[in-house]
Amino acid sequence: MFRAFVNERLAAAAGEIRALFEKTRAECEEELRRSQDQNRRKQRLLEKILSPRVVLVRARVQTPPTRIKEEPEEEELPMETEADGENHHHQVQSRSTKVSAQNKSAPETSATKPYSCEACEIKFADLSTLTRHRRTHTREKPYHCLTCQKTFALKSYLDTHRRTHTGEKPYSCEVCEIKFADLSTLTRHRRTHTGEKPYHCLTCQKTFAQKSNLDTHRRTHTGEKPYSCEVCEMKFAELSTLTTHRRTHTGDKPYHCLTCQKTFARKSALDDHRRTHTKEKPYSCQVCEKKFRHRSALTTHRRTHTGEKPYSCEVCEIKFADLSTLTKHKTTHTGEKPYSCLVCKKRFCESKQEPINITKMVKLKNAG
DNA sequence: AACATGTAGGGAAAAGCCCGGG
DNA sequence: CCCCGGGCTTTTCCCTACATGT
Ligand SMILES: [Zn+2]
Ligand SMILES: [Zn+2]
Ligand SMILES: [Zn+2]
Ligand SMILES: [Zn+2]
Ligand SMILES: [Zn+2]
Repeated sequence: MFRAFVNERLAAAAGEIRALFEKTRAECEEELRRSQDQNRRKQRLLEKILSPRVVLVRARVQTPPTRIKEEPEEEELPMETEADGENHHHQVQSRSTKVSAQNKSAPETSATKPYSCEACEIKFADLSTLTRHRRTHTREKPYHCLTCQKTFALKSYLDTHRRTHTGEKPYSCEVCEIKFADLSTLTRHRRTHTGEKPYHCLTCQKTFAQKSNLDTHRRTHTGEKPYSCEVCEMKFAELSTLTTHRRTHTGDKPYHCLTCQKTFARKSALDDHRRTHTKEKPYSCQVCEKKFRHRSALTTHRRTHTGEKPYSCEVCEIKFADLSTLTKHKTTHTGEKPYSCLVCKKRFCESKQEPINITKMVKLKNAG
């Protein structure tokens, strides 16, 4: 039936994507490679351009900026069209100050970096670095993982990768004892303790510890939704949201309650559900100490203290604190006798063109 | 009238894994 | 070899609106 159709549709879409992907895989990787190379070059250019500027402010005359040769006009990749110009506004440069300080005293010249790559013109201070760098062009990856057949350009990459199979985590946080397989991840994790958040959103002033999280956040301002569902064409700002959305089509419910065998499409739903077995009530009202199993129950409960009534009937404009109460109330407007007196419950057939009666009823209600 | 339970999307925090260069 | 910074991807968690039933 419908479920089957949807699954078929999804499978077909997946097949199309796979076919397309296989066909253009090489080109895509090539393109990705090129854009990465290009970005690296741009990054270097940026460093060169930005750091001399620091010098220029103070010593404009004495250090004319080394002329940077413009690259032979290449097709710009979409992502860098406008990003480059404003990039450095979105993030503070706390992490690369050392580099620019160095550059100030020893600008990159062929004297300090005599080894330049034949493929991309980048210069290096020593030959070993250049040799290592060349592999980014040749794609030479001599180190193989025997477990999963992946290949790596450097032994250190393979060493790190192998830990994904062994589970070894040699780096542990001094503060919270959590262990990591990768030193970079630990370094980044430490920021959660220091509270360092170097990336700022210019639109709302929010700050972020990771750049990618800022990038994602900015979509909430731009409205960009790059991920779209293959079945219903709904669009999403994040892949994870699309992933859970897809389950509404497939009916996939990967989370199982071990107590009653019920299944759920998302973990939070299972967590909520589990509390119906454990009788746990983690949400408590600050006013009356009453406890609730679900957050939404607490939210509606709080209105009994505040008097807030967000739900109003479009017909008679009476307000309610609880949606189900409003829904029930609305039925008094349906049928042949859509209007009922709120005091005596008698029903009337008066049309909407009887505002006087209605306001009277409302007034009566509000007074009582 | 108040609460219980579940569905769904939005958003953020943090970690996983990998790469390049000093 | 170590270390550092950074990139894209994935996981995890929390929030809220809303529907439906008690
Ligand atoms: Zn492997
Ligand atoms: Zn820690
Ligand atoms: Zn923002
Ligand atoms: Zn869909
Ligand atoms: Zn209360």
